[in-house]
Amino acid sequence: MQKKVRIKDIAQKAGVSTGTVDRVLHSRGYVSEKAKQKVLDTLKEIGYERNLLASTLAYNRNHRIVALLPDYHIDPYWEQPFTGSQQAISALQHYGIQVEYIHFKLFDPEDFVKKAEQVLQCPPDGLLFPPLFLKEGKWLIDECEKEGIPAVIINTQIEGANVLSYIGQDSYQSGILAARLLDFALQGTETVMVLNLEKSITNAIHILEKERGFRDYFTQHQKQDIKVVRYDFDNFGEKMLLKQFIKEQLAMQPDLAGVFVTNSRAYQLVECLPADANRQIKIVGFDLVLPNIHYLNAGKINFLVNQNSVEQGYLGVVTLFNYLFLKEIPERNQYLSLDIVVAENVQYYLKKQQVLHTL
Amino acid sequence: MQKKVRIKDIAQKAGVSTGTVDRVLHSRGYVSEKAKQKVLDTLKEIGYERNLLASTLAYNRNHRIVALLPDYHIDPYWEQPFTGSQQAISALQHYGIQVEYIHFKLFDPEDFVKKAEQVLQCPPDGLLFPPLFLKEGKWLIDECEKEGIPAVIINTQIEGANVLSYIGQDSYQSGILAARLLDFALQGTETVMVLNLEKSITNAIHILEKERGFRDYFTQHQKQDIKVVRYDFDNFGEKMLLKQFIKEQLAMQPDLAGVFVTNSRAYQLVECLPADANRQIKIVGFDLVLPNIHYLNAGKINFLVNQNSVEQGYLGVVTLFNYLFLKEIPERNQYLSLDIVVAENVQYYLKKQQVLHTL
DNA sequence: ATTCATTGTGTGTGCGCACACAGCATTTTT
DNA sequence: AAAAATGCTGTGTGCGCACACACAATGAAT
Repeated sequence: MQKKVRIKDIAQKAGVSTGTVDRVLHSRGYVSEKAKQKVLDTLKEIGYERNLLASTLAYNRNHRIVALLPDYHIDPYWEQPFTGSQQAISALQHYGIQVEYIHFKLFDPEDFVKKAEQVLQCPPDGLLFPPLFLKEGKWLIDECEKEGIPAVIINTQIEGANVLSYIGQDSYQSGILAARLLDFALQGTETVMVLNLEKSITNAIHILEKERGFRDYFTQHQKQDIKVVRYDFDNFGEKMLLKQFIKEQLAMQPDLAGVFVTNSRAYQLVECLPADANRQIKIVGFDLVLPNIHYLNAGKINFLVNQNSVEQGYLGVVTLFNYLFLKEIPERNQYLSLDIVVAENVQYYLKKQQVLHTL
Repeated sequence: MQKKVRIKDIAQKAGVSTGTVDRVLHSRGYVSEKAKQKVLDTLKEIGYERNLLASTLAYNRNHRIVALLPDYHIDPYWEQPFTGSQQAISALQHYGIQVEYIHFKLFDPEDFVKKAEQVLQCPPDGLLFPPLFLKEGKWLIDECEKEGIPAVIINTQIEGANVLSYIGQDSYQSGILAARLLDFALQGTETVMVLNLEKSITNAIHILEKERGFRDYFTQHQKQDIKVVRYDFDNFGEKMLLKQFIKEQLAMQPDLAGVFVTNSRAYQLVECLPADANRQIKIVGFDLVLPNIHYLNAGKINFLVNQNSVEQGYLGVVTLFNYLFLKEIPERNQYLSLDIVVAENVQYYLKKQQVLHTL
């Protein structure tokens, strides 16, 4: 059992005072070249490692992080990053980190900008948000850079954006995976559909990337006989309209064998599918939101890809903490795992969402 | 930004000294009923929460945990819990927790007992081990109970054993999942094999549980036409013998469509399969050890079920820490998720094994 | 009344670190 | 030459807590 090396030990061994060691460690200056060398030598010799607890205690500082997230009353999906960030807080609160939430209206770029400006009025030490709207997202990233606020973006990746880190899925790869999963159920010569239940697709790169991966899978595996069609429908809030829309598509694609719903709204498709159609049509969707899980267990959704949105919130806060506190530069892109969820293993992922990290 | 409540604040508000508050908080006695009530009231009123950092610093205690694990030079699988525990240490070292490793020979119950006795000679504050051998495992659990050493078992669940917690997979459920995965590739009326490449099966309940789950899946889904056969082979170290054995089985089961390898040795099956047979035979195995991953990417293994053995080590240490340090009673069974791993998502799980938890 | 155990209470110290400040030795300026 | 500025160094204090200790106050026993 080797005792921990303290600043005091270093000082003693180097024949200087603790103050001098401290000045060397923090590069505060006011140290003679000779003393500095002695300290650095002994540091190398017996390998000091600072006590994070004592250090934190003595620093006695608070870091304020703002999480700018969509209001999760509109879409249950957004409760997950929120939950994750909360879990991170409970693990980090002792270290003097506090998170403030500001919610904006989903599908409403103007509200996003309004809330963002509100944040910028009183600049936090770190900012966490999903750049759902391409233009407005880029704007906020630029603003953060100007103000020197470290920003972490989640959910939607923006190539070339100068942020501290992106945390989320690799959209392209998730499209490939979705194709792989549908492929399990295909016979060889059918039609599959990419269904975007989303508003203003062209502004949402991550959705387009999913489609690209999905198509590439079939190309790369020489499955040219599989026909891939794509449909966008943005008025998914109106159940009757969606029902009507799906009915039309089914008529147009008689040998439709599978549907890839590119976001967490696979349950809406299920609810609007004619009762007799569900048996033949395989469905792959995203995310463990409650209605999806329900249909997964009922056998109406075949696969869900879990993009770990809870962990996005968690890691987002932890990343900012590590940066602000330990001065640790995170990886530029932190891709979270794409879990394949079926009825036989869904229980574990649900549990994880509640517990996640014990520490 | 609400300031943190300190003991001092409580003391002031209650009109007593910090010492008295301290005595109340730790139930040390020597406090008059009147003072105690005053303190408890103010505690309730302004909600004190102890500062974990300062508390840890002041306690100035060390907890010694021993991890009794199989030597991972014999089987690469056991490197994973080891890695996990290491990650936990690096996150917890500041809190004064130290882990000592003792390795025993896999497949050697006597060596296990020998090393266990060595551990008991100098009882640690917590013990972590996989009870691979039923009899000897139970013995060690009893010894720990006698000595009052909190024990956490991983990998192999022992029903009714009086330990702090079990961390690992739900073996039965993993058998069900394996069956589900093979079923994706089956046509309807074939033979599937449960292959145990393991020594002394009867002593390894978790392997038997996997088989039970596997069989139950086909029963529950009315797939009576699927024939399930089981073979045990314990001399898997000898490649020639295994090759011979497999050749015989293939001859006996001409319409064999899938094999479920119940542990991390699926790669050994692949290496001993005749070159022409691999195309028709689907393989489901366990664990992300390197040779398995290689064959997964090469398309020779169809699915791997990841039982998060890295996380077993991690959670094992964290659980003991939480218990020793925060006096937190863990759940009796902590089942880790069963991840479905295919070539299209394997990369993420590999990465996780290296990074795991940032904090 | 004096001793003594017993119950209660406040103060003081240290955990390891960050940082302020005072003190001394040089050098630079007037 | 004296005064001021500067470079370098050690000591001291506080972060919030746990725990040791000294010191009342109270009552019981001598």
